Amino acid sequence: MEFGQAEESLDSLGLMAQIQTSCSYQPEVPISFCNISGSIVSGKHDLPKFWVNEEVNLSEVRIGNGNTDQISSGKDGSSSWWKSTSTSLERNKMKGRRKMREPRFCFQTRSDIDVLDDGYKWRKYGQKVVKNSLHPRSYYRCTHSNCRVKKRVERLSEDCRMVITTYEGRHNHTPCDDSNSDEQNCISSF
DNA sequence: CGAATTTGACCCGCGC
DNA sequence: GCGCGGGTCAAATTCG
Repeated sequence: MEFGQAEESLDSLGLMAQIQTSCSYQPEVPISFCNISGSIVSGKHDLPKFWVNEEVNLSEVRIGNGNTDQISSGKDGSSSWWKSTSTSLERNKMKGRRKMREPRFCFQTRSDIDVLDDGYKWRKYGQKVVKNSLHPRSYYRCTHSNCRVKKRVERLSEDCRMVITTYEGRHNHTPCDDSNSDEQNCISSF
């Protein structure tokens, strides 16, 4: 199965179109998640489930056999993150960051690698040990200028091969050309 | 030597 | 009001 099918499923739910066409996220979207069975990239990953969620409707996400993934938002509405212009004043702008809303979707894969090659370039900006999880959660941001897409990567404590990837925001550019996998093509649709 | 990662500190929201 | 937990920053370190 390809993400294209996932797109169709999401589109049939009226969600994908919204994400693809709207930069101003509509919190009224009633869909909290959807699971699609199949394989993201044959061989590398299996048992993927992914869902689109919106933090107002979904403070936590049930994964597989009752595992709980705490979804809390982290959002700064500030400008380019990699520029070292952050002062204590700038930091004040982070106020209310967790109130920001971004289109977001998660998917769960069984994989030996933490970071899926989705065609975009990511820079790690943090790692945190989270409660109720044996494994640290990693935080990545897209390195493209003016692109504020973030993703979190963590492994399930029950099954260290299960990887939860949460994307937040939408890319405002195309993936770089150094990767040309199917996965890239599919995920880039988001 | 520049880019990427690591990691401890800091900040903020939320529950009690 | 306070403490906890999650998210981000940024200096130090590592890597290519």
